[in-house]
Amino acid sequence: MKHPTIRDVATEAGVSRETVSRVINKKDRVAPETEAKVHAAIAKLGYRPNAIAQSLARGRSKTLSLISSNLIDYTFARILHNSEKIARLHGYTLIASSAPDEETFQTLMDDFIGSQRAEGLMVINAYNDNRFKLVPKNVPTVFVGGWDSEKGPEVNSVGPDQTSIAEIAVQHLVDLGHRRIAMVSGPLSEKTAQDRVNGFITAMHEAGILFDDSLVVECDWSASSGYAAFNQLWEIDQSITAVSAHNDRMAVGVLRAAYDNGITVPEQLSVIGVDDIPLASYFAPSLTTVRLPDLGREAIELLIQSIEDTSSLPRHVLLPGEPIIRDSTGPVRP
Amino acid sequence: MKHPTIRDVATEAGVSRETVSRVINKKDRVAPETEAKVHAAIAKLGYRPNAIAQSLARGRSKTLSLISSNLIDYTFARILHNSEKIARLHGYTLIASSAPDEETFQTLMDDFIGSQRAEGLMVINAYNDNRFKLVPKNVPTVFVGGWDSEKGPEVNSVGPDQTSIAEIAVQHLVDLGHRRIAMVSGPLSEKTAQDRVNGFITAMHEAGILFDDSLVVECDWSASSGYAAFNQLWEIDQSITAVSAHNDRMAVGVLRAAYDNGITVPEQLSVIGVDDIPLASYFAPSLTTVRLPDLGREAIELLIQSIEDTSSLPRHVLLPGEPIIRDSTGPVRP
DNA sequence: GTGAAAGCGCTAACAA
DNA sequence: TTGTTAGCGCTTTCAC
Repeated sequence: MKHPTIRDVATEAGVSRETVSRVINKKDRVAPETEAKVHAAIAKLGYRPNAIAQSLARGRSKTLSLISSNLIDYTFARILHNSEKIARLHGYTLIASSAPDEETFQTLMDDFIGSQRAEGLMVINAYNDNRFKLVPKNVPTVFVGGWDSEKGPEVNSVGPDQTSIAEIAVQHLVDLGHRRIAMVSGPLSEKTAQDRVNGFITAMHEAGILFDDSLVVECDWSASSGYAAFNQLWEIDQSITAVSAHNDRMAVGVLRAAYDNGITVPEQLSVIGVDDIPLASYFAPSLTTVRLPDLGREAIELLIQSIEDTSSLPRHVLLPGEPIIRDSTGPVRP
Repeated sequence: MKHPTIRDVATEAGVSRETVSRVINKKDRVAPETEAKVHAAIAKLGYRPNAIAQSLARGRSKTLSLISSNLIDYTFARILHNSEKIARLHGYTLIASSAPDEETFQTLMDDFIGSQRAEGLMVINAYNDNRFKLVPKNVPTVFVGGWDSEKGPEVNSVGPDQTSIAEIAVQHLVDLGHRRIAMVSGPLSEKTAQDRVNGFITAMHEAGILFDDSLVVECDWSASSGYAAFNQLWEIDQSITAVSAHNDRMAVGVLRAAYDNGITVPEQLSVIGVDDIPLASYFAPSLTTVRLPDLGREAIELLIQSIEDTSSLPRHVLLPGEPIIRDSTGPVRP
């Protein structure tokens, strides 16, 4: 036969199937002999419980759904990788899907949450569009990568502490003597980009630096947009001595644009990024950056907690960044 | 009530639940009025079928399991991203997990295949260790990234055509006049690395180049290993004019090592990689490489086919690479 | 300590 | 066209 069922095991062992169930689930006490017989039967038949039947009978799928705009970008892939590992440790299965837009997001949510296949939801960058609005109230959820206290539903969230990141970057540049610092930001329609820009503005104010609006260029997180941004900046104002790019991809674009303009880094220009992408140390020059924390572990644990302890209140966790000093930043020239 | 069931809908609509089932599954014909009533009831109650109950009743989970050593590396993440999208298009759910070693792999397989949660299995780089041996005979499977006709079970496979990749790279270098070409390979214990090395040796032979064993350095795919490899090569033999690294990460390491040795690329040394990783064009100089094909789509389609058409025979698909010429390769100096 | 009975929510013959 | 009757494989009271 294809797959032996619990009945087959029961017959083989000469007990009832409930006893087999007990042995499998190790809950109630079973007589040692009986247990041995059952184990023998299980081994003989190569029996494995049918997970779907278990889920149905228990009313628990022990499954979580992760939805991200894509699963390729390093930051997202890292969250997925870590979450999946931790979820498994807790006996949960994580299903990851990509939803580039709100419509796909809605469909996926219906498919996983509406159909009760998943007990909880992890949404990455829910505030980049308006997908946070689509999440039903009573579903255990964690938002990863940002949370908007004014607009969002009251659910768990974990994200990088943008203030800490900004302070680290600004402090590093200021320590090197920089004052004219340009900012290359992500799309300001995205919460993450806004938060990061605000963090930087605040950090600059606190460092006593007069902040110049015209030194912020809005990009789209891509290297090519960073490249274009620097060219644009340089045309307007050649007094800048440092560029703070709000992710590493754009920073790399800036690096290349500087090179193409005959500007040496870090002698004439310092460049700092955010993320610490793989190979960051292999660009020329190697990229100084603010490494982002691992958000996956914390996120999955919050989510599981809010599933298993329904009385637990939503929490908002901000994890700090970490400075990674390499060769793309240096003291400002006299 | 929390989640309305098909019974609730039936009661609300004043029909039997089987009729509701028919409406949902659009199989049998249902009287238009009845259908309208049922739809009204569904809308009113906000009913969504319970996917787990459906799976159990149908005996089909419509779920696939993907197992990779990790989910972060670009090549793996790309396969996952594309597979997931295509799987969804076909009405399947893809569950991705990471298994760094054979033991974890075994556990995961038990968990998904043994428990009948997944109907098929996609294994990435099954030949890097011996996990291909652990896959049971009768499970629909596709191996992605390499297949060993001598050792492996007879299942579907899709991988890059290493011969094509090698030919593209070698041809490009030969066209530029290179003859002393070094190879920086992955661990030769891995099938992928072996295949790639063999492909290169063959391609060189065919191009009439005398191949020198001492010019192959075995690395571990990492940038730092590529860096070390070039230093080692250069110490032994300064007559080489080109390095063919068997992935981009190592190529980037070579680039950096060349720079640190005061060797200019491409004037004194040409470097070519394999993969076309993101930002490949932002290294200094931008990296010439052989772009790998998208393996995900083909893999998932083979897998689904072998599930739905049990009479279909295993197929082995090799997808060609594509040359991406950038600035790290140039004509050999006279 | 063990078994009987009921049911998780849905689908799938077979009748009507 | 619709309803009836059985399950899918497992868990879970509740008696014994």
